[in-house]
Amino acid sequence: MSSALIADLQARGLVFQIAGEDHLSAWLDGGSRTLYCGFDPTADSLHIGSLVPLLMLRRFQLAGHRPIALVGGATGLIGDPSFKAQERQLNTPDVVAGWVDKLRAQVSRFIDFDAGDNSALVVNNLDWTKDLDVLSFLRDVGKHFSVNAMIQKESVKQRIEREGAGISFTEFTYMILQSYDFAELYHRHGCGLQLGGSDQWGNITGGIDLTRRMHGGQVFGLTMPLITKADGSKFGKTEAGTIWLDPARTSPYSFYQFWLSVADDDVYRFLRYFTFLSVEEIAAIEASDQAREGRPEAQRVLAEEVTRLVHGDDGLAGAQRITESLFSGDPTSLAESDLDQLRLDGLPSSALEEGSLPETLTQLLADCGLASSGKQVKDALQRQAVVVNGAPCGMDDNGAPLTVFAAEKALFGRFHLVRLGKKKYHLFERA
RNA sequence: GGAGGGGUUCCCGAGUGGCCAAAGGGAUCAGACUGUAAAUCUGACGCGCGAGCUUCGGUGGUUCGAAUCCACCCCCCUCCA
Repeated sequence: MSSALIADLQARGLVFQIAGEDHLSAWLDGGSRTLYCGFDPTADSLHIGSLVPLLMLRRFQLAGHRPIALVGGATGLIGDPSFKAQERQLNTPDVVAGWVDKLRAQVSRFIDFDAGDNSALVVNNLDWTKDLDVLSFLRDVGKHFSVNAMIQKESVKQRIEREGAGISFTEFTYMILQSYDFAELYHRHGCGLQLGGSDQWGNITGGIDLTRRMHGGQVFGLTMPLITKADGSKFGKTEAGTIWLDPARTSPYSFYQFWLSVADDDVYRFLRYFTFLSVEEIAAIEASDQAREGRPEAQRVLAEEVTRLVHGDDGLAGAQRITESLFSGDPTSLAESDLDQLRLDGLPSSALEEGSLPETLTQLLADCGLASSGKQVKDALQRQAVVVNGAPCGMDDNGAPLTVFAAEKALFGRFHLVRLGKKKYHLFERA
């Protein structure tokens, strides 16, 4: 049953490397196994870069295994140097502790804690490192590591070899800490497999070696490929920055929009990575898209599936309401209740006070966050790309916000819906 | 502690006294074409509607004028001890 899992993961392109490949399938087939993946707190929320591993834990759980999500309360204090070009700024312990709490909650939504024998677990590696004293650490753990081997790891090579880089002892030691996690989880929970991104290979194999040396245990590692985009730009970033999993940082609407605008060249691959649709179903979607003229269905399916996974049915419904209101038909023909709903669903909005309007549209629209600077608004104005309640504005209107936002032009006497470009909207409600 | 090499606008990276708000590339934004895609073309890309204002690790200095020269300081890298 579980070698079927590995076969499925391979078909999805989710397997990059396996440590112990010859025996992993047999081990998985031998019963319900325990596995883990770590998430370090580097911010108060995970972003979509962590989505593949999170879903991976779930895939294993659905196949009958027991997933452990490890939150790096300890490793987060050190900073993983793997493939990082530069030493990172340390965060203070109380800040990291706050982030740990947030991540714990976030991670928990993807795995099932009420699944009987294979119920999930969330652990924090600070629990077994905070009382570890230096001498014990150096004698019991450090003694198993060869610096010669550590500096050979590809993940730190550029830091060691590259002119202008460098690595502190603190970050260099990260690998040992993470390795110790694996050994500890093996010891405590019989955990025998660690998942991670392809950048984690060095840390994972370190943990495999340490587990063998400390406990004589044979454990496995599996890495997933780095998510790439066909055009070479970085996955997971947009103009607005990172796509976060926290709805307070990236609204379900923006999240949905992100997936909706995935390039054709990436979308079927992303369906395999980010959804639980079977590879056959995905192939069927691809085939029918190819047979169709015009716009493919895949992006819509992808956006629906992933938004539902991360934000639930309600988040998805809200995102779809906004999308349909704004992109199909005339937004100015919306009912008053629809406009209220848009705001509740998370369409960017703010109050508009006629008495305290800035002197220019450039300033008003930059202030509300629709554009990051007045220059962008100016550029849009010059191209008639700013539309207020359906009426395009030009540079001539820039100095007259009172006219553009006149009370008699408001929808239902309350709303001004501003569009900048094709995709960015902001709703003003008169105060 | 010694010797040498560096720190430029989001990133990479040119720039060694005025022609520098600073080449080029990437990323990003907007327009055209489309399918809220890709590719392509056009424009923007420190801030400001504008006059203009503020930048090139920091602080002082030389000069009519400094990212560029000098002094000191901070940080990073390499080698030596």
